[in-house]
Amino acid sequence: MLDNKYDYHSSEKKWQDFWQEKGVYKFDRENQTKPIYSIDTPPPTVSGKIHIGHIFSYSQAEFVARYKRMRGYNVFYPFGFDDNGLPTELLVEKERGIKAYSMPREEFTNICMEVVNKYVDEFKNLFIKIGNSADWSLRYHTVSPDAQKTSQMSFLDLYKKGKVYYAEAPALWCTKCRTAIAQSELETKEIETTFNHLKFFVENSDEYLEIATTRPEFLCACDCVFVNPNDERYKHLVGKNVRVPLYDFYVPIMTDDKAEMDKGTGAVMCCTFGDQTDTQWYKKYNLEYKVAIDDAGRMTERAGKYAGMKSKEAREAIIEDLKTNGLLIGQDPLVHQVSVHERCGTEMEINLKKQWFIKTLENKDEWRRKGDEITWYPAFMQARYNDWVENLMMDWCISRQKYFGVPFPVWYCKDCGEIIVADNEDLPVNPISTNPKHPCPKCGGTQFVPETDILDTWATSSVTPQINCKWNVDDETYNKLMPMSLRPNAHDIIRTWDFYTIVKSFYHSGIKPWDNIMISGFIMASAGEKISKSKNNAKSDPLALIDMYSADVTRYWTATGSLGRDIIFGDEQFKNGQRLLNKLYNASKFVWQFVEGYTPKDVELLPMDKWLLCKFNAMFDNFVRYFDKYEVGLAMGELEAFFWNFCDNYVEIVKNRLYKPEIYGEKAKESAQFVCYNALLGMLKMFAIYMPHVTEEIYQNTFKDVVGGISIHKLEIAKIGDYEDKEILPMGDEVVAIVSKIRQSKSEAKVSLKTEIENVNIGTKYVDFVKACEKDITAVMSIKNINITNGTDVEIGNFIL
RNA sequence: GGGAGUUUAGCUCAGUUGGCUAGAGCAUCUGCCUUACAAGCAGAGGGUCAUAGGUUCGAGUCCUUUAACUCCCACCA
Repeated sequence: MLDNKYDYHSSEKKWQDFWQEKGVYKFDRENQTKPIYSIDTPPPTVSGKIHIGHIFSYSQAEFVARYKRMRGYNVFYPFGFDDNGLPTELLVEKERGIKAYSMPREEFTNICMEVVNKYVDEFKNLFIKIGNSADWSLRYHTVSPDAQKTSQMSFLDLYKKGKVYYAEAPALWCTKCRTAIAQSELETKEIETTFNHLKFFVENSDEYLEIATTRPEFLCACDCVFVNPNDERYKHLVGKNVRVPLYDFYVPIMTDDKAEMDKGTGAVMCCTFGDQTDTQWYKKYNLEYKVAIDDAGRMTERAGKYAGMKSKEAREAIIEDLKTNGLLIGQDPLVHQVSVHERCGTEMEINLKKQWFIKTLENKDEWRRKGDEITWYPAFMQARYNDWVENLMMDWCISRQKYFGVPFPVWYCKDCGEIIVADNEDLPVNPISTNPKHPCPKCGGTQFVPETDILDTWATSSVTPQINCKWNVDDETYNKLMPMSLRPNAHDIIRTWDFYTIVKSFYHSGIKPWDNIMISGFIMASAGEKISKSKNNAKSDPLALIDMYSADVTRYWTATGSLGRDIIFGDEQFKNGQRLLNKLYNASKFVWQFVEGYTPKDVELLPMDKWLLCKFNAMFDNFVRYFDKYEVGLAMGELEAFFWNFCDNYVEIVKNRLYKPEIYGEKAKESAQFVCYNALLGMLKMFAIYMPHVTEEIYQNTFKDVVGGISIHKLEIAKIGDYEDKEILPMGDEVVAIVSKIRQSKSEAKVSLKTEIENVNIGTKYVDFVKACEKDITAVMSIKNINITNGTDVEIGNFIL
C-alpha cells in the first residue's frame, strides 16, 4: 500500500541510504555474461561550489548509466574528483587568504589536502543527494597515490617514446599565477586600449618610420622592425637601422611576409615576446631574447627607469615620456580581443624558460583520425574538436611552477645536467624527498637537483581512462574495459579534457579512449551569460533546489531540452516536473488499488486495452531509439506524453470497468487489470531512470512483492508482450478523439462532465472498432443511447440536467 | 576573418528518414469539488514555422539567399 501523500524529503534520503547499503549500483567484476558498458565520468574540479550547470551535465550522463543498467549491461560507472593543480591552489589561497610561495611547500600542500577533503565530501554528498548512481567504490582522486602513479607512468611512457621533451622554448605565462600555462587554458577577453603611433628615426637621417603598437612597454625588448617585402613605401629603408624611441639603441629594418601592409602602418616592431608572431620571428631569424617583463609582471632592469613598475603602469609612464619627447605621433582608441588566463583573467605573456612539452603538433592527422573513430553526440560537436586540432599553435606545455599537484618523476644531474627519470616500480615518487637509485648514467655524478615543477592538472585528468581501467596495474581489467564506452562532458572542455585524453591514449596504446562521446550544453543565467562558480552568479544553488523541489524534480529538469544545446535557467520549468512527480504517485496509487493481489494471466483483451499496449510498445521503440543516440530528454518526452495519455484518456475510459465488474463484467475488468498492471510497471521502470526516488518508493510498496528483486533499479525495462499492431493505433486514437469531442461539448455547455447525455450519433471510419468500444464510451461520457455509423461527424444530443 | 549552432504561440521549448488540421508546459480566458490527484480535471483563444527563392504530388523538415542572436577558433601592428 502506498501512503496517501508522498513526502520526498524523507523518501529520498531513505532510498539513497538503501541503495548504498545494498550496493544496488555496483559494477559486477565477476560477471562474465552481461556486456560491459563503461563510462569515463568527468572528475569535477575541486575549486569551489558545484553549481546547477554541473548537476545538469552530470545528470545527463547519469541517465545513460541507469538506462544501460536497465537494458542488461554491467555498467562500470566510476566517479572521480580532480583535486590537484592550479585550480585547487587558487581555491586554497582564496579561502585561507594565503600565498603558496610565502610558505614551505610541504606546509602548503598539507593545507591543500585539508581544504580538498572538505570540498570533496561536500561534492560527494551533493551527488548522492541528487540520486547519482555512480559506484562509489570506484571513486578516484587525481591527487591520490594511485592516480599520481598512473600520471607519472604516463609521463615516463611518453618520455621513453620521445613524445615529451624538456626545452627552452617560448611558453605562455600567467604573471598572476606565476606559472607557464597551455594554449588550451586561454580565453579571450575584449579590452579597450590605444594604438600608439611612434617615431622610429632612421639612423643618420631625419626620416622616421611610423610604427603603431598597443604595447610600448616592450620597446626595451625590441629586436628589429619588419615590413612586408612588397611594401613600396618602405623598400628604400630595408637594411637600414632605426633608433628605438626613449631607449636610443638601434635595430635593423627587415622584411617578412608576416608583416601585413594594411595592418597598422605596415611596419611592425618585433619584441621578445610581445605576441605569438614574435616567437615565430625569434626562431626564424635567431633573434636575441630580451626580457622586458619578469615572472610577476613587473618591468625588468632592461626597462631602465621603469624597472619595477607593473607593465601597465610602465605603459602609461612610457606614453607620457614619448609625448614629452615628441616621439608620439598620435593615439587611436582600440577595442580588441586579448588572450587571458581562464582561471584568473590575467592577460597572458610569453616568456622563455625550460619547460616540459608533450608533442601535439606533429600528429595532427592522427588526432583528427581518432576523432573520426569516435562517435560524437551530437555530431556537430566534432567540428569544435577538429577546429581545435587544426588551430593548434604550440606543443602542450605540461610543467607548472606550482606546488600542489603531481610531481615530475625527474631529477637533473648536478654535474652534467643529464635528465634522470624514476623507474616505473618506484612510482609514485616525489623527487624532492627522494633521490634516484643510480648514479648519473652519463657522468657518474651522485648529486641531483629535483624537478620542483608539478604537472599540469590536465596531464593527470587526461589519463582518467587509464586510472579507471588500471593501465599497467591490471592488464586483464585494462583490456576488458578499454576503450571505454562513453565519455560525457560539457562542450567547454572538448579542447582540454577530450583532446588531451585522445593524445595520451594514442601515445600509450595506439587506440581511441572511448567509442562514444556525449556533449552536453551549458546552463545560462540569461542569454549569453554563463552560470559559473568563479564568477559567482549562480542564481540557484543545487541544494536549495533539491530541498524545494526534490531531487527527482531537479533531475527531471536536467532532462528537458536536447543534447548539446545551452538552456536558460528558469525555475518555472520545475513546475512541470512537480506536476509529473505528483501525477506519477497519484496514478500509481489509484491504479494499484485495482491490481493489488492481481497476478497477470492470459486474457482476451478488449480493443482499447490492446490499443494501449500497442501504444506502449511503439513508445518503447521511440524511447530506445532516442536513448541510443543519448537524447535523454527526447526519450523522456516520449515516455511522458504516453504517461499523460494513459492517465487522462485510458484510465478514465476503463475506470468504470474496474470499479463495477458487476455491470461491465469480470472479463472486462481482468482485461483492464492486465493492462494497468503491465503498463504501470513498464512506465515506472522507465521513469526510474529519471526519477529514481519516487519510483522506488512506489515499487517497494506495490510491485515488489509480486515482481521481486531488491530494487526497481535492478530490473530491466522491456516491451509488454508482443503487442505490435500498428493498425490499431489510429483506431484507439479515434476513440480518444470522440471522447474528447463529447467532453468539449460538455465544457462549452458549462455542465459537469458527469452530466448524462440522451443521445449521441457518431460517424467514424472505424465503425467496427468504435462499436467494440461502445460500452467504454457510454460509460465514461454517461451516454444513454449511442449510434455508430460510417462517417466523420459526432452529433451530441440533449443533456439530462 | 574561419567554423558551428539557433530563429516554431506572449514565455520556455518539442517536432525522427519530407506525409492528414504544426504540438507540450507555463501564462491568459471559460467551466467542472468527477468514488487517484483542486498542488487536480475538462475546454478555449493564441502561430504567414526569421526572410526571399528553389526542389517535390506534398516542405517546419531538403537546397540556395538574406538577416538577427549565441558559441568556438583566429587576429591582438
